[in-house]
Parts: sequence; structure tokens; C-alpha cells
Amino acid sequence: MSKPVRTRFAPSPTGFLHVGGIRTALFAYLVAKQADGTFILRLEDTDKKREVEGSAEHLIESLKILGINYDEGPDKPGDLGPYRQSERLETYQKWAKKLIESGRAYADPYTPEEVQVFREDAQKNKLPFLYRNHRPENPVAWDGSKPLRFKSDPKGYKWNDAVMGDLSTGPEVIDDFILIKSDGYPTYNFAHIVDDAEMNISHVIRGQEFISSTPNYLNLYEALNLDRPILATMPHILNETGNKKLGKRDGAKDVLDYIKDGYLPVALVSFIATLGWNDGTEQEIFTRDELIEKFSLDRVGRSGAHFDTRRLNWVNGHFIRQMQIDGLYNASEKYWPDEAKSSDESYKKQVLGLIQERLKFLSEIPELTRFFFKDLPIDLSLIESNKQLKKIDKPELADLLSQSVKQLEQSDFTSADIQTKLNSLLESTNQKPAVLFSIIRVATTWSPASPALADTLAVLGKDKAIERLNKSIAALSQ
RNA sequence: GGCCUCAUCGUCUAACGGCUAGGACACAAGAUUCUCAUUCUUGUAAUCGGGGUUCGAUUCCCCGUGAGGUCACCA
Repeated sequence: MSKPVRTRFAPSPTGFLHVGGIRTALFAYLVAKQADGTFILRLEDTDKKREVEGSAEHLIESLKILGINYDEGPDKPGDLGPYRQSERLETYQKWAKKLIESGRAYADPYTPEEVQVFREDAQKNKLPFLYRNHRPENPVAWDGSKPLRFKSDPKGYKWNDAVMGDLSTGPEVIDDFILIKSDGYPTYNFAHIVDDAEMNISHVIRGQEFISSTPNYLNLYEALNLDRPILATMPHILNETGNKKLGKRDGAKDVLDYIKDGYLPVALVSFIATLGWNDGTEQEIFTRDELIEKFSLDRVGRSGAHFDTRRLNWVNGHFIRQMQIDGLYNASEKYWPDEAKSSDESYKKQVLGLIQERLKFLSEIPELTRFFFKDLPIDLSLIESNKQLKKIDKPELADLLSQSVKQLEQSDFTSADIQTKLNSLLESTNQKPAVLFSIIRVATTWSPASPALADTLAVLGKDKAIERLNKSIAALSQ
């Protein structure tokens, strides 16, 4: 019998949640859900200096928007809370006492400046810094005014990581790290081990930056007589350019920025999941339910993956194309250009239907739809840059448009009937579609691109289409 | 500098030690009565280097090289 699966995402509220953090959260969520387990959000707010106002809320909102729902968390009480480390200080004290009593923790007598001198000495000699080389022989009793240190038991470790496989290190990486800081807060190194034990966490899933401190955690598990959870280390997500870990300073956007740009939560989830993971088949896109069913830690890659916006665009476009028009309309609410404010819902839905297949993300809606809502200025350079139209005189173009007006005035302006009229115009004018359709398209939209001509005209409506044609005829006749 | 980890097309990746190293994004060309896009077809493009082990190495081992992480009273 294996233990119930309980995973957690344990961010510190020190900034915004970016894609790397989300992926760790997502994978922890998937591991829990596929085993009918529990996913927990725990805020690691033990560094009051670095805490950023509002970041806890931002983090929670990001998870909610993506549907990475936790069963227990700061705003979702469970039996093993509280889920904010700053509210668990007595617990850490309790566990610290155990270590003191068993002789595995002691007061650090040095000032930060003194420790810094040790550190600089080590660096000068090109040696890694080890505090335990300066471990005091008869430490004073710990009264909370000094940091409390772990008395480590240096030795080599071999362990298994669910993603990275078998890992090993020698005793030289084991050190006496700080358990409780002089401000009374525990360090991450101590707090997360205590909390994972108290909260019955079965899998610890976290980023690569923790891999080198893992042997120290193993040492602490032993001192505390704890079974260690399954460990899984995620490689970093790298910036698009270069090999740097994705980070704010390199222009990485946080998750809510992507939502604002009109990336769909389902698309973000699918894209992020396949950044470093695949199910071994040729499937490229996954729904949440498929991820829950198919995800496994042992198929997560071991090397860092570059974030690729072009691939994200493709995934997002794929999901947009799959949407029903009502769903897309609801999602598009905030993205319409100002000119569309007065237009009614059914008109906007028709417009949306025409641009759906070329939409990569929702904030493209204004540039793709503006001409449906507003007469754009006449721009003759659109004719000059068209390789068919630039060969033809303006009067001749005006004449083609006049004939078009005559035909279209006879139309009931369904898309099908417009197409019929356009076809008969091709015959009567003896023109190629490349010429006739191009000039009508330009004259009715004055945009570099638009959906299929008959559809565009049908949605635009008879009055508007004819009005624009006449205006364009006038402009070309000057 | 010590320690740890990683390494397949530009990018994300697949390949019990065994087909011609597969797919996707991107890119290019063609088709779909006009543009942009979609869709379809086709194409360019990769096993970091050197040694082993083996009938056979992307895969296992060693040595290089490159990249990343870590060596905080940060997480």
C-alpha cells in the first residue's frame, strides 16, 4: 500500500509568478489529481524583507485562472494548516527543540560579519565555504537572539530523483545550515522539511536550484527520523534567447500578462506542460483531463527547455479555432477596438466568425477587425504595393468599381449571392480575380488583409459596402 | 575555484543497444477563384568532440568541450 498522494506548490510571495513557477505548480497538481490525491498551496513567507506586497494575491489569481486548483491553501483551510509559514512559527520552534535536545542543533555564536570573514577566506583560497569548519566547540544555549544551526553529519549520499534519476554527492557538500534566523523565522531549508512532514506531503516537486542542497535535506530528514518524500527536480525553463533561466529581468512575462494578451488558459496549460514533457506519442496538444490521465514525472526531460513564443502562438491559435463562436465571443469581451463599442452582439459575432481562423491571441482582435467598425482612411499605397493593381490606371480601377456597384446593388447581400454577382462581374469585365477582387477588397476595407471577399462584404452589409465603394471611386477619379 | 547536473534539426521533442534518426513549431515552395490566415502536399534542417565496450552505439563507459545550478540569517 502506498501512501496517499499529497503534493504542494510552495512559492514565496516575493514577486510575480512566471512560467517556470507555473510549470512546477502544474506538474504537482497533475501528480496529485491523477492519483486522486490532494494538491496544496503553501506560502513560504519567511523572508519578510523580500516579501512583495500583493504578490500572494497575484499568485493565487494566476493559479485560479489557469485552473490549477488547490484543495488546501491559505484561503482554503484544511486539517493540516495553517498554510502560511509565518503563521506556523510555534511548529518550527517545536521541531527545533527536538533537534536541540538530540544534540543536532546549536546556537551560532558569530555575527554575520564574522561569518562573512570566514567566507571570504574560503573564497580567497578557492575553496567552497563550509560553516562547519568553524563549528564552535562549546556553544552557548540558544535563546533565540542568535541563529540556530543544524549540526550536520557529513557523509555521501546516493538518492533517486523522479525526474533526474540517480544522483549522488560526497560529504563535502554537507554543512551546518541555519534552521532559525535571529529574527525568529525559520529558513526555507528547515521550514519546508517540517511542513512537508506535518502536511504528509508525498512528492516534493521543485526547481533545479534546490538540487545541490538536497543532500543537506537528506541529512536533516535523518536527524529528524523522517521518511523522506519522493523528490522530483524540474529543469529550468530558459529564456527564448540565450541559455539563462527564465526571469523577470530578462523580459519574461508573468502569467497574468499572457492572459491579458489574450492567451487562453487551456492553451497556456497545454503549452507549459509540453515544455519538457511529452507522453511518448506524437500528440502535441493536451486538454487538462488528458494531462491528468497521461502525465508522468519519469517522462519529464532532464535538460532545460527554451520558452518559444511561436509555438505558444500556434497552440493558442489551435484552441481558438476549436472554440464555439459563443465561447469565443465571451472570451473576447475585453479586446474589441473602441470603434466596436456601439455595435451589437450579433454583428460582432459575425465579425469574429470571419477572423477566428487567423487569430493567434485575443489582443489581435482590434487590428484584425477595425475596418468592420470604422471607415479607414483611403490609402492609395495599398494599390501601389499590389503587384496586380499597380499596373492599372486609376480611371480604369474606378470604372471596375462602378460596374461592381451596379452589380452589387442588385444583390440581396447574402454571401452566396454576392459570390454569384462577383462571378458574373469577372465575365462582364473580362478581368482576373486577382485584379477585380483585389480592388474591391481594397476599396471596401482599406486594409492590407481581410477575410474572404464575399463574406467580408456580406457582414459589412449592403449600405456600408456600396457607400465605401462610391467613396473609393471618388478618390480614384481625382 | 570545489561540488552537482545537463547535451538529438534554429526551437520543443521521439527513438527495449538494431528499419533510411520520427513528429511538431518556425522557415521555404506548391494547391485552395484576391490579400492575410486556415487546411492539404512537398522541402531544407540534428545525434557537441575524441576514445573505448559491442556484430552493431543517439542510447552503455571514460576523457574532453560547452551550458546551467550551487557554495546566503533568499527561497
